[in-house]
Amino acid sequence: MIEGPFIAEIAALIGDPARANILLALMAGQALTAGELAYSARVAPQTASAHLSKLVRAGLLALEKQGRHRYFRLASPEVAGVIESLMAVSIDGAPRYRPASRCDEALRQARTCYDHLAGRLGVALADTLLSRGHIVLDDDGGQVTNDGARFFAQLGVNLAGAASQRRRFCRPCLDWSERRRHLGGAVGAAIAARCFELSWVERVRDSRAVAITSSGRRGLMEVFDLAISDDLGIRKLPWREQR
Amino acid sequence: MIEGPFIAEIAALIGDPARANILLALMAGQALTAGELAYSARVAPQTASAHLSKLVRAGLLALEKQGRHRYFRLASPEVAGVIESLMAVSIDGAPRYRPASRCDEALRQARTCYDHLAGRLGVALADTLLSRGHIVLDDDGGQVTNDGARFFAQLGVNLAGAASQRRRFCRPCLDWSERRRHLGGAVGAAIAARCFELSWVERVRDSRAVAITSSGRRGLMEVFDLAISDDLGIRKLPWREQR
DNA sequence: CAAACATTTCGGCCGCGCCCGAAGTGTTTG
DNA sequence: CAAACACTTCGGGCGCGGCCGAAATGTTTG
Repeated sequence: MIEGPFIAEIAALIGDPARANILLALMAGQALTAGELAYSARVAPQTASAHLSKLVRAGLLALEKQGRHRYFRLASPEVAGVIESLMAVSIDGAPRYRPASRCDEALRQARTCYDHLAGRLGVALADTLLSRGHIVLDDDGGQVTNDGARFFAQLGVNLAGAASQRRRFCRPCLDWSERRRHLGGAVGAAIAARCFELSWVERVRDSRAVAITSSGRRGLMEVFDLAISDDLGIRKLPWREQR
Repeated sequence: MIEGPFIAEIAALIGDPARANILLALMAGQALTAGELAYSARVAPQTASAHLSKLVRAGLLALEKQGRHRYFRLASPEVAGVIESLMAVSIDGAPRYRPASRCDEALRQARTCYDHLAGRLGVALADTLLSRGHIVLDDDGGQVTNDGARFFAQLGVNLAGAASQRRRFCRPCLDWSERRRHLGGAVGAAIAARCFELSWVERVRDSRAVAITSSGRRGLMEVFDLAISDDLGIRKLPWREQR
């Protein structure tokens, strides 16, 4: 058995709680400094430093030095894929006690999943796009329809840029909190990027959660028919005139 | 950070060499007994027993008792997906010394990847299907063409059964040894099943490798234009008459 | 150049968890 | 019913690896 030790090595790296927290923090898609990651992982800076050097050496993280800071990010989408698949099995695999917290609730509402939007917001966006026929999703992946391409162009989503990447273009991604699909892949990333650009959503410090701004509420209402209510629910409005 | 400990728990389970070997052995898709798994993992039966009970409790393995034997298999395709994504990063992530062995060579030639064929054989099959236009693969997944459906029907591959499963129908799967794509998903599994049914390939004991039988050589030659040579190479013959 | 800050290196403590020998439970065979 | 077999449970040895205090390295600021 030649491969066992190899995957065990990688899995063991992810298998430490502190390192798992570091990797999850980086699932937000941004590069973070060693100090920030130490804080996320709730360990002392020296401890985080040791973890980080292991993760870099193993090729899970990429390192960029900038002055007296050292920025870390996930080394590749493949690494994000491992974390994602681990989340999938750790959810349905073991139903267990988990106290609901405010932070938890914020993550459930809207968060980034590596580089695209997830949570109730991500699922609602995908639902709208599906029901309007802008995208089609099957078990194997998905496609943007011609209608959808026009819609995205009008919204300012850079589909051409997304298409030129080597990564998967359009991909359904299972949402651990909603247990429903949202939109991942290069298209999902492009949509998320455009939402940040428009300031519809903003990152929340020290978290993968994102906050929906007031202009975001307006925009999501107008463009996606989504009503974001104060009790953190998101629901789709009845079908209106095609715009 | 709520999810860290959960994924860490799963990853730590996979992160032990003995358990990783057990999981990889089960990637062959068959259920195996505790004893066989102890042998695969190169640990004493008591040790394997402890590992197995942990893996079952965590929901990674499913257990079926049968007389004085206890059969274990991967609990779900999601679990296989984790292992697969780990293989992907442990390959390109860390180029390292690995002595080439005979067993290694057999795996590179032809093996099962959970429930479909991989290795040079898997890649060659996918190549032929692609070049003939029986399937199309893009980054997001793939489709069986009408032509392909007819071809599979004639070969006796149970496409209807494959389509009715909830799992992904057609999926490109990165081959760690060839570093090229082969065919996974329900279609890949159906093809592999048919190859076993026809006795074109046979499982090799205590390994994920599969052996190509002499009737397999004839069949693969006639149906897929593949020439399997003694030095373990597989190459596609020049295009011939469509049959 | 000194002080503040970010990060790493060193050293030692401590505990978790892997491992196997021995013994126990349950099942099939003669 | 005893013997062989598959597997598990128990108990103790032992090493790896995470953790943090202290100190070193490197970088920016005044």
